[in-house]
Amino acid sequence: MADEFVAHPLITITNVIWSFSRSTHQLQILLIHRADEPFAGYWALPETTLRIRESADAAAIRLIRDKISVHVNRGSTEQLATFTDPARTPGERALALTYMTYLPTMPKLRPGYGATDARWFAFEAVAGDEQLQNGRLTFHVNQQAADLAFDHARILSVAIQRIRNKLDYQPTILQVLGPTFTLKEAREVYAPFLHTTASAIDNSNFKKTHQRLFIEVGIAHDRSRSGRPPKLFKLA
Amino acid sequence: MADEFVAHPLITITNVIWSFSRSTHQLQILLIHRADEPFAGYWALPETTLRIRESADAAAIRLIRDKISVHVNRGSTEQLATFTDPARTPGERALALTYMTYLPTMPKLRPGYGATDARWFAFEAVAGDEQLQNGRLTFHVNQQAADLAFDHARILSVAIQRIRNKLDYQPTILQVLGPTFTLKEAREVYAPFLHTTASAIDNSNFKKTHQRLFIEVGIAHDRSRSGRPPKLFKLA
DNA sequence: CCAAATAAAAGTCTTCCGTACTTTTATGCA
DNA sequence: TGCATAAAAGTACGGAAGACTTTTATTTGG
Repeated sequence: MADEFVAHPLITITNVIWSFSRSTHQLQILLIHRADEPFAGYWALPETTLRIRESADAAAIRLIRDKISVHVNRGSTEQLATFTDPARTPGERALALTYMTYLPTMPKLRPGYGATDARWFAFEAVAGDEQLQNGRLTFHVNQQAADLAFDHARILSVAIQRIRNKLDYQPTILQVLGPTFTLKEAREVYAPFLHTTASAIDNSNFKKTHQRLFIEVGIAHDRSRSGRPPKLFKLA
Repeated sequence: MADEFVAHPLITITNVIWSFSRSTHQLQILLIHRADEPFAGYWALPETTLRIRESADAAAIRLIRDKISVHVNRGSTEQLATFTDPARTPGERALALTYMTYLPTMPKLRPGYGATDARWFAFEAVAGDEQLQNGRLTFHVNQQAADLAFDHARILSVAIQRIRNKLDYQPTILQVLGPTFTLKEAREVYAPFLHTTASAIDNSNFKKTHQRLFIEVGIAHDRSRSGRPPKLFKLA
């Protein structure tokens, strides 16, 4: 095979970064408003470029450190899939090695290199995932419908499916809740993937079906709300 | 970021190719005996190199066409994972984009370019998967213990886990049985992943728990063995 | 200080599913 | 014809999932 036919493409690391707002009780996704071509002015998943002598996992972690100044450990990042369509980028060919990251906090964002804006979007607001199925997602920014850059709507769709599939045996998405969480909070994370609301999921049954995945670690004392204080759990 | 730090690695397409022997009733894996360095003389998963203007999926299919002269459709090939450790190859850096392919027949093999031998190995003989867990697999060729090239033991381990996870909701591995199959044959495919034998899986219960995945298409008439003729199923 | 409101845990009951086991059916072969 | 074989079909039990009810622990307000 002649060497000139061999691809040596650019390797893009694309990270679907999840978080959770304890004020709005909603799952969040991080999107970047692109400054540069291609897709300047579009919202996109945060990306970086793989460096020599760097594993893709390390690059995904570096991406988070550079863009939002948060250091995450390896357990919070997992590989999603690799997208290789030669037509997925307009200019130089680039493979997208995609990852998912679960942040236990929701840090303030400052747009980094190559971005005019960086924002947390409520997952439920972004994703009517019937739209995501066909790879095109229109979501709303300031009442304006918008598309995602590149094939990022498709990537997001794969991400959502992956999380949904793992909900019943490896709910890594719950890492967005930090080291401990209540069952209510867990249901708030589960709900959008099940096309329902947290209050529509029976707490008692939820505990019975999922407690093998959790370890009880105490009771939440600090809350100034009425009602019986909830128990705290961590991931098993 | 200075351009000289950006990786433009070689893209290796590695394919875990599964098949099924209707004479020995055993699941099979295709391995290549490498002719060239690195890892000359080692057994390895079949590989090729991604070409320009070619998707990785297409490359995985081309690999099968070139190495064993079998044309497979897209549905029989699925992405597994991407391996990016800079130390996974001794010379030039290469990312491994791995795929799985399920062949409905078990074609005769002729070693192709870069191979001194190509063989089907019975999966049960190859994989004591406790060994696979740690990424090192020693299997036996003519009573000789052998290692796999590169990180291929690790790749095989991930492949096995993936198949096992999907056994109860998307048993794509059953494609090795061709368009139609009996429940006995399905159990023969399932058995090694469940650390048991086909006869130890109760046929009646297997049908009840898995029939939502199958569609009944008729009865096998042509067999010259005693006993009630089995029904034929296809994947739903 | 006590009752109402609230929120979550804990418990109940029914249905359904997985599993071990048994029976029936359909074939080949002596 | 009947015996062996192999698979389908059926039975019965235990336990999990889900709808619903009761209890417990807290805040709020009179």
